[in-house]
Amino acid sequence: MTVPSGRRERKKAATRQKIADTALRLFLDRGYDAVGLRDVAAEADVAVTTIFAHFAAKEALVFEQDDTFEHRLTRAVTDRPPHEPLIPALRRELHAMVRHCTADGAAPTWRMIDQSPALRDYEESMKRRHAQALATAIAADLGLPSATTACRTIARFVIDAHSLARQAADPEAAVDEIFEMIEAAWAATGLSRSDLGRAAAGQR
Amino acid sequence: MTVPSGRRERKKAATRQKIADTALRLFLDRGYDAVGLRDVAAEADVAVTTIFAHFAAKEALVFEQDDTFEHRLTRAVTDRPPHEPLIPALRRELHAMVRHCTADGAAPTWRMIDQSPALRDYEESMKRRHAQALATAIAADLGLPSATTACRTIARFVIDAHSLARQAADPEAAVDEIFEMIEAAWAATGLSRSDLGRAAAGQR
DNA sequence: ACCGTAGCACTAACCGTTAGGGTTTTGAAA
DNA sequence: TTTCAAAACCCTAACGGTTAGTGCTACGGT
Repeated sequence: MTVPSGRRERKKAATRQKIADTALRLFLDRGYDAVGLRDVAAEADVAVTTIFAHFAAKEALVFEQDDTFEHRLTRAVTDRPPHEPLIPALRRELHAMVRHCTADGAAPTWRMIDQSPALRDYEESMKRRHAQALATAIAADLGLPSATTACRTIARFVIDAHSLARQAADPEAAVDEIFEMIEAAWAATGLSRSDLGRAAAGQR
Repeated sequence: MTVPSGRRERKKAATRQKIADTALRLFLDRGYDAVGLRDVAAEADVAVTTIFAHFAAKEALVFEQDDTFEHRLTRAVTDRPPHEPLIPALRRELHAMVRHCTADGAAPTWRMIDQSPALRDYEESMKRRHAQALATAIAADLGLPSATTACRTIARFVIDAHSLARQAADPEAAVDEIFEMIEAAWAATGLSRSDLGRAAAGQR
């Protein structure tokens, strides 16, 4: 039961990376639907079953850093400067994330995602998990024992902001526009007073 | 190119209904995942391909009245009494829809949906379509040429309300709680002034 | 040096879905 | 009535994602 350390871990990570890289290359090259998992396996020189040992589904090959997304959101809540209100912290993080999605390097990948219904669906199902994690983090931040309806609602709105902004003509401006709405929704819950007055004072 | 009238239509509708009924019965009986489409086809005495002539996917067998949902939302916007503000009209409709979901007859079906990831995912992908339709309807109601970010955002929030409320302990109360937030978000857009003052005066 | 196990391969299948092509039923025109 | 085109349906076969079963190999701890 000791932590497997050294070569084994590295080899496993290398295999995973090789699969992900090969898959993404083939997908961008020939199109997501035109590439089968048997193609990916052959090109990466692994067995099809090995792919499923590393990734839960074909779509997961594209969203390799799924966890990163989730962690960034929850940490934007938990690791924010003391006394910083909740919503502005999330707004800052969303700005960064949207900017990252529309960066030159990632743009072709996201274009591919937008063109494939299967990938869009998978992205949304990921985001539902993220919303749940975020709701829990928000509840914890407020000292609540579990996520209330208001927490879950705000979490969902924040996740929505990402989807909506990504598809907008001017993503950065969209983040701001949507967060004005979220800020108002948050203020309407009464939970915002937990932010010790700073939030209420800061938000006009 | 004449309108197909009479027996043909009835027979087709009957086949569709027999498939849907059989499928739902088997699903509730043995579990959604434990029943294959080949089972459904055999039990309904049709070919597997016939199922796909009536339903786009296996999951669609469960969400038979998909369109109804969408039409109810858009008509809540377009067919509401003159001068009634937008958000309260949507709130009323959501109340009715949530009540319908939690009614005794439909309860086992929704329990099944909640237990199957495939069905939950499908429900969400449906709802994204509904959100888009609702956004368009809202934009039209405001006299806008196309759905802006604010329209899309409000539409999405309203759809979220349905998902969130359905899973809450007290769905009806959750609708009210979430709509307080939506009302505030809507007021923050400035679009609400299109409601000729009635909305602004009535809320709060 | 030895053993448990993690990582991976291989085969064979299951299941949802679609294509291809054929047969019957229906509605309406000739 | 006869005729015809389209609609509805059936059957077969396949494709692609996904999983179970089985076993081999190389790594890491003892």
